Amino acid sequence: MPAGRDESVDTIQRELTAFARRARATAARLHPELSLVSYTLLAHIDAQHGCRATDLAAHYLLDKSTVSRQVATLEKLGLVERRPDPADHRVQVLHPTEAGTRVLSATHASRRAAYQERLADWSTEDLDRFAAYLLRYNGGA
Amino acid sequence: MPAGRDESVDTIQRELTAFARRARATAARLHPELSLVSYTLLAHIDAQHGCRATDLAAHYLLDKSTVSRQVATLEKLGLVERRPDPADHRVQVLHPTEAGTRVLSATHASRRAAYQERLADWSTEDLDRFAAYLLRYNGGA
DNA sequence: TTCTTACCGTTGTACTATACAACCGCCCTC
DNA sequence: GAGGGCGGTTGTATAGTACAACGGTAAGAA
Repeated sequence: MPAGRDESVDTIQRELTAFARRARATAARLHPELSLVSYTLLAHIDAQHGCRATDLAAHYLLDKSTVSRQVATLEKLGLVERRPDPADHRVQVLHPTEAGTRVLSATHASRRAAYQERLADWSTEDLDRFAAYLLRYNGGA
Repeated sequence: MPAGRDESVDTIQRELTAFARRARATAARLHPELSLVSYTLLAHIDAQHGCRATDLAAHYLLDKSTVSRQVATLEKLGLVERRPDPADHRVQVLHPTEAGTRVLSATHASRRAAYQERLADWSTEDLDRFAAYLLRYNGGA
């Protein structure tokens, strides 16, 4: 039963939004030790093998002051460290500490387990296509 | 190029999370007059043709106190009204006011336009499948 | 070279969203 | 009619965020 184009777009809009509204609470339940915000920032720093605060702000559409404070918190928790950029003294390159890497991988594991379970009865083909659609939607491809 | 099962699950997890982290800012840019929070609550009230605060809390995994304050704000803005439930005097049934309906449809229109544009080059079949996957993921079907 | 403009990050301030706990009042069952 | 459960509000505390003003560095123009 294929739906009309407009109907599909509305569904996409509605379901993505509903997901977004629940994400914070879901994350809090999944891994109380690392908030959704901290998790995403730390994960991005890790995935990029070091990045600048400005990059985080651009990626997540956040104000630089917000990122500055978040990074300060992560540093206070001992999860990231700042390294001066010898090529540009304005810049601090952020890297996960050893503890940061550890916490991140634990968090990632619990998230992954939750997603695995939730998607347990999906076929491999459906998972593959769903992932591709999300990538396409987010403009990552 | 089909990806492995684990890889797909990781992609889904990552992309959904990235979307969620940007949703607030996107909404603020799209319709500054109605925050993402107010929009989702009002939309749910409207879609259900009236609902209780408890239903909103359950749907969005929010504390009832949070919903209580949000509803109070919406009421102060003249966007929702509370109607006593004759069958149960504990309950207040929430309904959009005429102004609420107006604001909601304006907001919905700008969101819809943004999504339409973003999804403009998707085939109807892809939209239909993506919508179906999201519904399935969110457990709505 | 100096001047100007742009960029990176921090800090002051304010506001919104949220949770948890304690409470009030109504409902229902025994 | 007493006790436990549910719907909702209020007190309190905290996190996340934005905007604006600032200090310091970089890079190109005059």
